Amino acid sequence: MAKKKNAAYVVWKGHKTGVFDTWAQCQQATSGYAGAQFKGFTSKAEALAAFNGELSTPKAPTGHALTVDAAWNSVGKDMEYQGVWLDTGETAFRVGPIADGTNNIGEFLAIVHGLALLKQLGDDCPIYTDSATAMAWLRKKKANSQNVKEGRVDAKLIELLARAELWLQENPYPNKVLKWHTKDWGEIPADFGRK
RNA sequence: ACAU
DNA sequence: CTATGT
Ligand SMILES: [Mg+2]
Ligand SMILES: [Mg+2]
Repeated sequence: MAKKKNAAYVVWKGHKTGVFDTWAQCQQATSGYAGAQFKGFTSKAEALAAFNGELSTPKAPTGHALTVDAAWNSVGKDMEYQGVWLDTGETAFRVGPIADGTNNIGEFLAIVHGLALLKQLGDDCPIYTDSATAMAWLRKKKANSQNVKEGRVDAKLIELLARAELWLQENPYPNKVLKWHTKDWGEIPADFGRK
């Protein structure tokens, strides 16, 4: 394998940051700097894009994907969730309202419902969620709901959660589950628009 | 603090 | 303002 020569260097963290033309300049900008981050690129255009990519406003994803979201009333404890296709805006599924839930239970069930639907459709597209908590529960295949432990959640929902966790145990899935960056991209399409 |  | 979570 022929090695390509580096034509430019990006320094993200260093004494100075930016795109440099030579390894010597890159060294000057980074040596002795704790936690320096830098990388060489085979073209200046590539380097500029890489440096730029961190500073420019990230663009919301487009294309075929499923977005999910939950809504929950902290006073009445009513919970619902839905899935909306990113590319068409059409509703893929909608569940609830169900009494005595939580925001996080809704966000978690929405993801698993989406995964099951995509599996049934043979669709390997990604799922977007705005919930860091639900993503953590999904990774562990376990809904760590404090309210369930404290007995504040409806029995029917606890059963739904058990089914969701079991589905995750028994069903491999190809879909990526990705974070929707609300701050950069605006509300997720599946949002209920109640805030 | 961050994410809902 | 209240509530659910890492
Ligand atoms: Mg949400
Ligand atoms: Mg929402």
